[in-house]
Amino acid sequence: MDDDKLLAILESSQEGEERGLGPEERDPAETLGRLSDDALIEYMTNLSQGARKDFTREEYFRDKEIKQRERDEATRAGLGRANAPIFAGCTIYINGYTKPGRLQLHEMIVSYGGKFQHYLLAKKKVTHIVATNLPLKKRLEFRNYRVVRPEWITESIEQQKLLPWQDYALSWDQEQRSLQLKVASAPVSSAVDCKDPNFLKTFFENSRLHHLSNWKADLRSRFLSEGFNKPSPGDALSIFHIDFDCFFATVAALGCESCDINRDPIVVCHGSKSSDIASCNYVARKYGIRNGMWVSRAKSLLPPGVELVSLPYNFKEIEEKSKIFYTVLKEYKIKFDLILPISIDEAVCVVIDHHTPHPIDRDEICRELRSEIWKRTGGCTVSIGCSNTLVLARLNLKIAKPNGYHILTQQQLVENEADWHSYLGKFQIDDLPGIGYSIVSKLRSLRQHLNNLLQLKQYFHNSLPLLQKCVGKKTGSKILMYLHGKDDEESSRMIFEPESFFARKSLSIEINWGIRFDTVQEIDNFIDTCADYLVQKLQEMNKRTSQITLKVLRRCADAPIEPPKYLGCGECDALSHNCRLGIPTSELGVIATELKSTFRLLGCPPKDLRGVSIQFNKLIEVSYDQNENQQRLKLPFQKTLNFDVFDNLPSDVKNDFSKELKRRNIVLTSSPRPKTSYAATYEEKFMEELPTQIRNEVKNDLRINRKITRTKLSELREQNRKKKESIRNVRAHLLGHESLFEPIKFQKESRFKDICRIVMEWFDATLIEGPHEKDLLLFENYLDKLSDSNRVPLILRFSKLISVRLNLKSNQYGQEAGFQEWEQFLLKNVIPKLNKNKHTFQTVRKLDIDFDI
DNA sequence: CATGTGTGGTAGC
DNA sequence: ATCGCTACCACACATG
Repeated sequence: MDDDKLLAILESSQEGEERGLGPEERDPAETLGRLSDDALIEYMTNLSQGARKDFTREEYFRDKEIKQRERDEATRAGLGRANAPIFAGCTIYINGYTKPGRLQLHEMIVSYGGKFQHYLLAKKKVTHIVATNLPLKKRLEFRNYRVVRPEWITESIEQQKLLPWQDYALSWDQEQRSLQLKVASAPVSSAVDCKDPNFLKTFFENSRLHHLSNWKADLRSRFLSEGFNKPSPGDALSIFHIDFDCFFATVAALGCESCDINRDPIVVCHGSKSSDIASCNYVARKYGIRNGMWVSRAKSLLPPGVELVSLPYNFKEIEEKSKIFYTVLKEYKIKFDLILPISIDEAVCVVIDHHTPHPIDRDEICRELRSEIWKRTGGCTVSIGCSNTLVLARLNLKIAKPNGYHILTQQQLVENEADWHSYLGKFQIDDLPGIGYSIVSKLRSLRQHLNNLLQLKQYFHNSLPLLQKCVGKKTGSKILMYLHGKDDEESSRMIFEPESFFARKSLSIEINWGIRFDTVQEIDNFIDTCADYLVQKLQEMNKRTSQITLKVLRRCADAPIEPPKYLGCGECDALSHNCRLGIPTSELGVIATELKSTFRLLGCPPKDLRGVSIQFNKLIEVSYDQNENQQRLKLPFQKTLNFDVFDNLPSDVKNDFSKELKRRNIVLTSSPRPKTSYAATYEEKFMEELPTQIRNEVKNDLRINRKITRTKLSELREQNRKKKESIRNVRAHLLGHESLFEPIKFQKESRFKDICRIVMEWFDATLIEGPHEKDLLLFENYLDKLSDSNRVPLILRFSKLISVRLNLKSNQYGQEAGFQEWEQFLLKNVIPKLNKNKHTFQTVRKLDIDFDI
């Protein structure tokens, strides 16, 4: 189901009014407002059953086609400079989801001389069908047609000539063929250009941090699905913190015949200069090389004559070794009560002391585990820190590394103050878990030469308030606990409440490398790809989200366009914005629309974008609650749909709806009035597809509508009628019709369509030298009026219009001053207006002022 | 004071 | 060349 069809339905509801229905039918809402919910459903059913039957399928479509043709002609006429009529003689139909989207393709086809067919009614007229993939049924249906991929359109325009459609024919076994192509070309081309649709995939395949995060998530979910014994607070515990020594480097070295991990300085990385070192062995560390350092810096640390050995990642082998590691832990003769996954190569194993008949031999456990892992992995060493608190197990691990183990309990350590102090003296402050660069520098700002934990303890002298003032309330008390060898509440959760600790509460991705875009359209496409990736995961988890956040990295004003790191993000400002969806969803359409709209709110110039992050914040389990739809039916905004029009749609269109509902996993209860359910859900879907900002506006309008229809005082009736008319007027604007009431004029035109045409002519004429400042002011003034009278959706349409056009012209005019001025104008003057009228009370007030006269 | 938002920090190699 | 992820907590501040 696409926007065009949605619009078609709603437009046909408008047409119904134009066809001169009686006042009663014209506005069912007036009657509906006074009825109870049950009576309402009854009423709707009657309404739809009593609807006119003479509205045939052919009439409906012919009417639509004529209107569409007119619109296309207008668009074409609106082009100042005629584009080459590349698609002259072609009548093109678009099937299903495509990239670029249907609207963009439509625009391209029409502006380059082609005809666009909205419906496949008259198949004979259609010369080409555009699709990216087809369900089996459609394959049969289209088997005698020229079915092409969307690239046929875009590349024909790029090359300014009609390319042979055969080269873009959609192979029925598209998936297989593209797979073959990928396999064949994988070693040669890695999509390093973020505009490439495969960029995300190749990037993730090669990103160590992505792998680490993904592995961790997998391990956590596996942990939750397996059994464990939960200790109670107060239980005596033996905690083994087990961790591979320079894991990636060891694995890489094992796969490298010619190198010796005990002799050569080895690093794992992709490149040779600004590439991050994922892991380095202890030989390299001897020279001061560290994980995370750039290769160029590492090289500079080596004395002359010593060569750095750079090895590539071997993610597959890493997974294999890790699998062995966790298997050894699981199969060990002493059953661990908990095997807590920390990372791909790191786990915390817990024995509840009273669960074993005899006191366990911790020394033996450490030795046996280490040798078993070494044997089974073919030469990987792990180190083990053992204690009875998490923090001390971790600190002991630090001492144990590399290739050793260390066992000391809290009692042993803290009993003797002198021993405890000398122990603390061995550690840096950021050796404490959860304490990093930033907190250390906060502490240092209070006292410069804090180097080890002993100094930290002595300086703060158990003065909690001072510490808390410096680093924050929780962090302060956490540090103080650590300085007594105890775990704070938050870290203890891992042991005592593992279910909640390891449960997933959010889902996100983030890409801060290789991001270089020119236009909003390209970014939209990228956001689509990301949203698709995330939604797929969300659906696999059987969850929905009700709040999403978009975070963006924008190049700092004074940062160079290209940072020192190749395709890195460089110095950036992070901007983020979250939006609530009202109803939890896992639908790509809703989510992607919302994200793209949110991106515009953040106001980041496309060329300055350096990073993108998308988060699903509030996750809920999908429930097949039978009542869900019942509740939904009670939402007020659903009651204004003209059901008679819906009911008069051709039956195959209605079938499409129901299929679509099924596809989207909307469960319909066996309602006695399924038509009503479909219809009600249907408008709701339309609403959900709108960005929240606009959705709220519309909802609010409808809410007001309902409120007004409930008013019974007769002296207000006339006033109310006017109000309703004006509200309908707002709705008409949403659909792009001309205003029926108090039209706002621009250049003496008041019809939206005409204004669009003028703006487009103006746009095309000024692409090179740029629009005149005074004209821009006039236009902005018009936009402000739209904004003030609550016609934000119209502004959105202008934004889309301009941005689609910019994209279309970017090849030819991208470098022109005029083009760039328009781009700036769109970003700085048009899009911000979409965010106006944010508060509903304003909307109410404005409606009263504007229309109550 | 309770709640929500945007920002920032940390961990794993 | 190069693959600077991602979940989660804590904080500062705004809002009412």
